[in-house]
Amino acid sequence: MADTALSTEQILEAAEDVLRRFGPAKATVVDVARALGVSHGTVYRHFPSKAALREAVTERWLNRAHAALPAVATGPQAPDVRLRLWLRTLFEAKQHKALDDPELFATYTVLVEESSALIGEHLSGLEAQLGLIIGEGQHEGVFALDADPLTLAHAVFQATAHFHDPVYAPGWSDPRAAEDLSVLTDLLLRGLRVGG
Amino acid sequence: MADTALSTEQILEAAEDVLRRFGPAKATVVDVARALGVSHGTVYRHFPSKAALREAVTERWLNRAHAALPAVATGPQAPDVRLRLWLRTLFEAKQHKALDDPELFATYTVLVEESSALIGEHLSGLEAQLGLIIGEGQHEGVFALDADPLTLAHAVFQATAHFHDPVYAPGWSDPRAAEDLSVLTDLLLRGLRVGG
DNA sequence: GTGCTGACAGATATTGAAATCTGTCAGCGC
DNA sequence: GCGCTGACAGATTTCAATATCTGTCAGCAC
Repeated sequence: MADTALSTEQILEAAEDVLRRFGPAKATVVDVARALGVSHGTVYRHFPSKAALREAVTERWLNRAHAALPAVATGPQAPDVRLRLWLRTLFEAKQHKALDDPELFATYTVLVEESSALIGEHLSGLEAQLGLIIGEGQHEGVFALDADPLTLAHAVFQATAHFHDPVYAPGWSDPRAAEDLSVLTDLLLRGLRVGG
Repeated sequence: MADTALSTEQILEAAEDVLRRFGPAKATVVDVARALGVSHGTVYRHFPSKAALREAVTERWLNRAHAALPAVATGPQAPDVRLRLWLRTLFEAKQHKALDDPELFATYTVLVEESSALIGEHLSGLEAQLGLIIGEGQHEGVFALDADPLTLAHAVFQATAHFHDPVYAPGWSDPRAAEDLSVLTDLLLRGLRVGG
């Protein structure tokens, strides 16, 4: 869709605002149009459906939420240190989002669950970052070579679900969570390293 | 409650039946009483509340569902082999329940989520079994001694959430699930073993 | 022409009245 | 006495009427 007097970006901004204020169950396209001072028909000239609009808002949010991770994945530290840092960064980002504004976090959790295609892509992206770190670790001889990096990345990502899957968000306020992640990371890193 | 003309066991049987037929949302105490040919007041002489009745049904079901595990935990195999077998047995038990009768599985998933106290106890029990295996492994010198068995058991149980937490049941029909568990188990066992 | 409007049909959500359910208990029948 | 019943109050659920929303499109305004 080409840019027009009313930009796509403006609509996304308004939609995010409406979602924040009314929640995922109550937010309507009419609300978004009202917030922009246009008729709801106009919104449909920029997005083919309500679902597409919500998905676009979700994608923007996911990208912003995990903006810091790629830099960690390609950072200067040794791969094992970097892997630990990456997992901790991911956890802390989620934890802060969940604890700072639980209602908004719940809203976005609902949105994310709506678009499973988006989830798939996003998780693949995260696993790819893990795969990058693990691949480098293998190349440098820090990690064992008994499986390919993406398979191991998938296993590590699954294993740490408790610390990034929103399903477990209620547990993230428990002070033991950070320590649990540390213990689990120790275990996984010992499993990845050559010689143990 | 002492046994009476109408036994507690009979009520549990009837309640389970009603839940199976009507689902967790529609099943009522009146339905259970009707199935037994008594008034609903009678059910309340055996259980203090609907919640207590449902919880009792759930507990019975959980115990039956995981009846095979303690035998595996105390089996004759070497601890590392046993740990792998235990995790696979747990996964396959859940997988079969979820795939054989998805509707019934959904019903019990709802019931389990209702009684968080029960979940807690049950998970502790499972982690204790894992702890037993890991503790023996440490004693036999197969597993490293850098953390106490229950802490490691907790980490292993968390790490394998994808293969026992009902939240992930939709993924259990994917043929890759079994292999994913195998890869993850390899990784965890390498992390546990001395010398790698 | 280009972008927006607003009326429309069908789908979805809200509402409030009626029905059902939960939990209690006085009293019946064995 | 002992176990069960069934009527009751308050809470919850159901259902159907009503209102709102989604998505389309012919036409207006610039």
